[in-house]
Amino acid sequence: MTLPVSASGPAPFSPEVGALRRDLLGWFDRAGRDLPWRLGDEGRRDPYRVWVAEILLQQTQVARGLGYYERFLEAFPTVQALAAAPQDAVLKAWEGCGYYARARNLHRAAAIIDEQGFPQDYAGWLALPGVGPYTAAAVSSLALGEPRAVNDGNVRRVLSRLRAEAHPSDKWVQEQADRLLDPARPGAWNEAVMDLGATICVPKSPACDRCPVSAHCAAYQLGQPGDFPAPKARPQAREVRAVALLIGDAEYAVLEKREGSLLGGLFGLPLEEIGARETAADALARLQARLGAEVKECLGTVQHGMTHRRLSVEVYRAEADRPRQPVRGAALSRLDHKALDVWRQRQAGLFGAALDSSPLGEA
DNA sequence: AAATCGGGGAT
DNA sequence: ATCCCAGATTT
Repeated sequence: MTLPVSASGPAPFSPEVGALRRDLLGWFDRAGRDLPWRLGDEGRRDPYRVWVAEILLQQTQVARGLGYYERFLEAFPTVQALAAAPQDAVLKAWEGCGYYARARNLHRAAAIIDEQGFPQDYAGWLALPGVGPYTAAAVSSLALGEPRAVNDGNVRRVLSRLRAEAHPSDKWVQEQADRLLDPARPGAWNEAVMDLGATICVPKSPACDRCPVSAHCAAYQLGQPGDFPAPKARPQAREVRAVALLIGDAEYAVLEKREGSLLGGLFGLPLEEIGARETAADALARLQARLGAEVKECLGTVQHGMTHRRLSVEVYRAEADRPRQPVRGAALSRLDHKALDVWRQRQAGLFGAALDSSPLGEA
């Protein structure tokens, strides 16, 4: 097994790095977060629990991931249980969490692990679907004690400030992280840097007065820690319009399994995007032809934002001689739940109107 | 290197 | 409204 330290030789002795390690790990031992995937001894954590947590937490804040984590582990307590489950059940347990390729890859990897056992080093983890450099470093350091430095959003921000580097490249961050990693406690060091970034060295208004390593921080000495790193330019969200059909009701409806990278594997209302030079009626006609449906009234419009697109969907009630399925058992995106809410609100409105006009409503 | 892939929290 | 979140994969 080849490690980054052996490839470039041991790092030269640096008193500054030693003091930084001591100060941050001392703080971590005192104030580190108590999280449900941190069961077991340091460097020997349960690989299944760590792996699931690392996948779940990709681009997902810890506070929000906690609930999903509990639900997912209850549904699939072991990698064998996960491997044996149908994909629909895995996506149902992932429902609402977003980035559903994570769940599909987790399921694929579970089958490999069920057959071959858990990988025993960084390279083995990296070879699994859905496992990139960050996750391989996290699992191999936390569960195997391997000296691999993680590079995530927290690490990038913390190191950018420590070195006052406003535009840290991914390569630069990894080099700095490799250099600072405490080879005696790699798992704890990785957890410590991420805890610092998540609770003290936060993006806006960092709490430098409570920071255990402010004495080592170049950005702090400059007096402008909040200026590091510089914000990343993000592409503007694309405007998308679509039409969808509700055939049935909020409990039993005609659902289609979505394919492709966007919400792939999830179920949802039959939907057609309105092309650039189209009207809603054009897309509706395609939907009507595809399903053999009779389109009725428009129930309302749903707005849904998804980082890289801004979605506006007109929901129509329709009738068709097609099998409906129970909505409760299927994994749906937030978008489709919003569409079903439109139906529910309309039903509530009609019920209220009926009460108002009913002779019994006065009683 | 840049785009894509969800959804929500914090400000 | 903007930026970000224990990133990975595809283009």
